[in-house]
Amino acid sequence: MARTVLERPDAVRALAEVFRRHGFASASLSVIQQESGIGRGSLYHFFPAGKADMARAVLDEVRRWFDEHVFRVLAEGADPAGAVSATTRVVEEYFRSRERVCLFAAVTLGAERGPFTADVHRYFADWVEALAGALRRGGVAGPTATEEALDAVAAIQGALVLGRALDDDAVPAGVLARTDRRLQAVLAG
Amino acid sequence: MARTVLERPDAVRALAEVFRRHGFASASLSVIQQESGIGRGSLYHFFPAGKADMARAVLDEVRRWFDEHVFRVLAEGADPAGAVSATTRVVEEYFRSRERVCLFAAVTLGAERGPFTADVHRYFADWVEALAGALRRGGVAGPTATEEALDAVAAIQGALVLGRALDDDAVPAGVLARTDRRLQAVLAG
DNA sequence: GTCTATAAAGCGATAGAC
DNA sequence: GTCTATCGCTTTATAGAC
Repeated sequence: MARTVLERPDAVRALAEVFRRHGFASASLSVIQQESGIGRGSLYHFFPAGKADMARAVLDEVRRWFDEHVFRVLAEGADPAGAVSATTRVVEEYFRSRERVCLFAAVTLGAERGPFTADVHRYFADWVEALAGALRRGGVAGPTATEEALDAVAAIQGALVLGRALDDDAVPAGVLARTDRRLQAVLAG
Repeated sequence: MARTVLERPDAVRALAEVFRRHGFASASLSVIQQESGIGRGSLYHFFPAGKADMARAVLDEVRRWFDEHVFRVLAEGADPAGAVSATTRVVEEYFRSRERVCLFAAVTLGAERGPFTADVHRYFADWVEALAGALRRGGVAGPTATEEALDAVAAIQGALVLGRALDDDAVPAGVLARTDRRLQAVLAG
């Protein structure tokens, strides 16, 4: 049997899936090895510091994705209303195809909090600020923009919780659609 | 030194605190023993099936609290608008004094999902239905009531995520205050 | 009902061959 | 770069004295 030679990005993607299914603490190395199909040797070759290293790599990857597909779009779009709609849609798609789990939210619970506190803070603060910025550029007053952005990001995160709890993709889809509608209404003044 | 003789409810309360701080998977028996101040012998005396038993007891206790202070109030209040405001306020207080952690939401992540799927589903479904019912009794149309209830519960859960991530109690307080305001507006027609 | 000691299993991490 | 065997430690759970 031809043995597979791996690239690190492939490993990170596989690890992300495992962590989303099991959470960080419950994903033991045996579980990671089995479900990712990556042997122990390769795992420690790519992530010399072990499990913490893997978690860090996965969170970095998620962060990069949001930078590119959400935060930057919100910050740069010439059309704020369009950017808000587009990012809401793409975020819904993202989480639907990823077990409805936000790993940055997951890491606010349990023992892994410590090492990642700053990253988690930055992720959510940047998200809220990017969205608030788009609203302001769309003519929304500063304080209102911040409140609406906080409410929208909270709605998205809460939608994921409800989607998992009720095991129903329609719930997050609905909450996100209404969140977009609400933001559009705010933008329309 | 006089040794302390424990009642089971005290143990459950102490365990809840530990689980909120560490999450279920990361709360090892040594951690539980140390932080709860309850010895291994007592722990296994009260919870013969071990850690799973402890988690179950804690979730049952949370469930009972919400039944009494939230679901029943929403279902019985002669004044729906007042019941909605009162429960929103009491929920904010509840989570503020409990590390901003909803253990039912925590259990939608990681390996503990399995044994509690049905309980988690029931908890959130009952919450949404109790709130939707109050809205309907306040004159809100059925489909709108359900949507608004879903959005409100999602907002609350998301607010907890943001509160932990940003380490700022003002965020959940603000989100919940605006959630109540919005529900009152819906009720006012 | 509480304590301590300990068993059995699983953990993360490492070594060394290939 | 990947594999397997293994180390040392921690885990959950139990036993038995008090």
